[in-house]
Amino acid sequence: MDFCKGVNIAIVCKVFGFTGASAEVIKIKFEKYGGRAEIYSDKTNLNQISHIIVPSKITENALEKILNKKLSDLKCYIVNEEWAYNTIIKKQVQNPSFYIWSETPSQAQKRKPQTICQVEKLPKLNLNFQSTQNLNYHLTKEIEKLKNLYEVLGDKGRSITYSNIIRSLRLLPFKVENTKQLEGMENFGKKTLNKIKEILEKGTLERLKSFRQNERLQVMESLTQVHGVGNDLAYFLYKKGILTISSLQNYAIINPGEFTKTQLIGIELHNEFSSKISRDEVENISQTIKSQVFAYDKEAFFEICGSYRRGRELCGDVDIVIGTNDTDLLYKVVENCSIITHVLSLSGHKFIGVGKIQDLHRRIDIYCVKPNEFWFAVQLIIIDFYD
DNA sequence: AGGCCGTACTG
DNA sequence: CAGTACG
DNA sequence: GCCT
Repeated sequence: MDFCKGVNIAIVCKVFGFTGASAEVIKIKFEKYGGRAEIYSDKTNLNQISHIIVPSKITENALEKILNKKLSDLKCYIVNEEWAYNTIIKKQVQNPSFYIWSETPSQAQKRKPQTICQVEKLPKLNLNFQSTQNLNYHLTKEIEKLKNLYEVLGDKGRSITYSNIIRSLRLLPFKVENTKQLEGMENFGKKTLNKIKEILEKGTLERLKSFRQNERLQVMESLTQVHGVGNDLAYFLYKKGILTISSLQNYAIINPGEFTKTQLIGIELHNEFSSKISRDEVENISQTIKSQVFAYDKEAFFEICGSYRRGRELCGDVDIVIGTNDTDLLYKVVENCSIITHVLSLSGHKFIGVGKIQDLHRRIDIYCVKPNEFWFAVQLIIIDFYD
């Protein structure tokens, strides 16, 4: 399918609440459907661009500053991210004039925002994309271990680099058999290529083995499994001689004052959290929450995402996305939902917490977005981007 | 050398 | 603010 | 560990 053929977009992001991650998802989608896309930078040649995608909330002045150009001099369409979502969702390049900047900003301000896009008409996404089909699992699973260990060590740089490498490998349309195929690619330096070569030849990494023999690393890796325990605390605990999760649990019972509320919950319920959840149970939990949601907003959108949506038989947590205009909905649902037992953190648009419907406590995440962002949020949350 | 995904909550 | 989590 |  290449309905984006001939479309050449530049995405202005990291401003006005429009994140680089969202931009990158748009880029991937457009390229998948035969278009060209790039994140806007000063190297972008605007003469080759057919559509500039800008955050809905951007102002004319800000955009002129970013582009360093008068808008009236531009030859391309200026559209917002919604144009991009709809183009992808409807699998048809949308008429740019329905989207922002087909009018002046002052007109746009007067206009009711919902006229940008008729939410009711948004079709349900056809989730045929296999973001999980990873032709290079043989490489990514080893590099992932490396990444996790560096994360535990607090080496942010390396762990980010490895994340990038893993992402690139996952997106590759072919299986890597030879490091030559990767030469020159961004993020693949000499050392990485050597490591990949090693994996291709031996299946594992020597470096990984030496890490395995490092007691501190082993301990920290295990302790950071607990929700609320990062590498700082893990190191602190290690120095204190707390080497296992069960000794951490005992310690926390005696010294609860040394931990935050969130950490105490994580420590207490860790054993329950580490057991996987069946699809049936995910559905049951979700159903309870769903009826609560609809009690407040009959028009709300509701989808189970996460590993459930990726089709896994056993899920790590329950991941829900709600679309509504009610900014208090999430608070109300959390407050009144009978199965929710703990709140790890809560804001108007994100709940991280715990619920219980059968014998075990389960991790539940709920995201709450505006209806017109709903399907995009669903996509973003299942796409499993930096993981 | 010094940054590195972006966002948001907790304390 | 740092630490942690979430994708 | 990679990039500028």
